[in-house]
Amino acid sequence: MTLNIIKIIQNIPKGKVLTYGRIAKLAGNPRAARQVAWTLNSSTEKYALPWHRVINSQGLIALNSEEGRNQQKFLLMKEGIEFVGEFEIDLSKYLWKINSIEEIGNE
DNA sequence: AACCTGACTTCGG
DNA sequence: TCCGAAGCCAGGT
Repeated sequence: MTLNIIKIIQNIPKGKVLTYGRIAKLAGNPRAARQVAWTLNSSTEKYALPWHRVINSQGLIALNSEEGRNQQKFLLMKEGIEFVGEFEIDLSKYLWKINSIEEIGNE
């Protein structure tokens, strides 16, 4: 479960993003969005996860601290993602299109 | 060891 | 539509 979450995040392509809900759904539990957030906190360093490619369902950066938000925005812009608001991006453009975790299996 | 908390979402009223 | 409550689960208190 947790490993699925990590696996998914690790495979998000550069320049694309995924929402907590999507990840949770792909990992098996549509309601485990919170766990996704928690996993990012605890495993980002261990697995070198591209944490900045994970945002909330509204296309907004979900961090609490302002420094964190700026950091994430900076990293995303560096990958070519444009912001439509201060901390908002167009999901229809940048959301990673993946239907199931099976699509990652060929790793 | 029980209880609280969190980078969230979804569901029911 | 909008708001409160539940669901998920591991680490910290």
